[in-house]
Amino acid sequence: MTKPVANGVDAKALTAFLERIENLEEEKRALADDVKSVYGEAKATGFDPKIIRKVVALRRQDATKRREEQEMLDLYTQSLGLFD
Amino acid sequence: MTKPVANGVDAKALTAFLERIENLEEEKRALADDVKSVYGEAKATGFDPKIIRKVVALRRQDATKRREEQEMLDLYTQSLGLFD
Amino acid sequence: MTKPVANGVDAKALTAFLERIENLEEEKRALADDVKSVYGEAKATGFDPKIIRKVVALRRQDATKRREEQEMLDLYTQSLGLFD
Amino acid sequence: MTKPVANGVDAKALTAFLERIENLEEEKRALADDVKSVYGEAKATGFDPKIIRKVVALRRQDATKRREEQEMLDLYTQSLGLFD
DNA sequence: TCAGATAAAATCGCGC
DNA sequence: GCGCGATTTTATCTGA
Repeated sequence: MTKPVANGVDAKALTAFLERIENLEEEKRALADDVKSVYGEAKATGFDPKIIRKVVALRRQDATKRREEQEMLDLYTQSLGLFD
Repeated sequence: MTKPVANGVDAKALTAFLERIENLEEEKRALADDVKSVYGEAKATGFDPKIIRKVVALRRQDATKRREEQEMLDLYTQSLGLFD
Repeated sequence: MTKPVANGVDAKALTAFLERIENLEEEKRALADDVKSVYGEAKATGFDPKIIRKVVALRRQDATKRREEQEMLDLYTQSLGLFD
Repeated sequence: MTKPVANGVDAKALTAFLERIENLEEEKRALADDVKSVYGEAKATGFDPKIIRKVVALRRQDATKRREEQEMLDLYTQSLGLFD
């Protein structure tokens, strides 16, 4: 039976947090590998990975830009709300 | 029915690859958010996130080291197998 | 007269590099302060700094997007060049 | 002649602020490039950039610490001055 | 194997 | 003081 609380730190709780974090990061790593695989497949199919990366980047930028423009509008709305 | 192959690029296949990649990256983002949440919980429980990050980094280094040593062993095993 | 090369490291050259780097970073910090001042001025003039930040971000995104699209075109041109 | 004030926002003043900010940030970017160049030089001279970064970080910490201690002293001086 | 580019992590600083 | 966003630094990866 290990001491539940030693040196003022709850080792059990700490370990639980560590494991949750590490599991999540392991899953992330697995997904990153999957992404790499897809690029590999695309390349094998004749696509230039470099170009695909650019397309992905552009589409992400579009999404980001759209979101920012929406936030912009919200800010204006909010500001105008001051006169209500 | 859109042209399956236009300008020498198979738009359908390309789109499929793009979507697979983007879905995977979305999942990665979701996991990253989860990790952040766990750090938030840990902080609320009284742990210092900064220290937890250090611990995670240390354990990851250990794990990496162990993995590399294992790969080393595998290489040796493999090499020795050549003489079987 | 300090030794120009001790322990295999050229302390004089190292120091020179350090100072160049530190001077440049000091200049960066000064510019960052200037930026902050401008936001302060803008706020004092009645502008919402938050909105200005968004506008700056959007304009930067535009520039980035344009650049990326150009790189995209270059990539295609390059790819097509393979058939030359 | 464009309207100086439309929709309640002074477009001219806004533009002026935007340009000041963007110019400053452009200068920052230029300095960042310079820093990168110096690291490149250092590397070409045989120094490990990674180590140089560590040294720079350490010296910055020292400087910060020294500054804080000075502020501490100033506070004391100031406090003592109250009794003058 | 290394340089350059890309993406991830950590740190910093601001505004709320 | 805390979360959040931006910046900076570290690590990974790809291509030469």
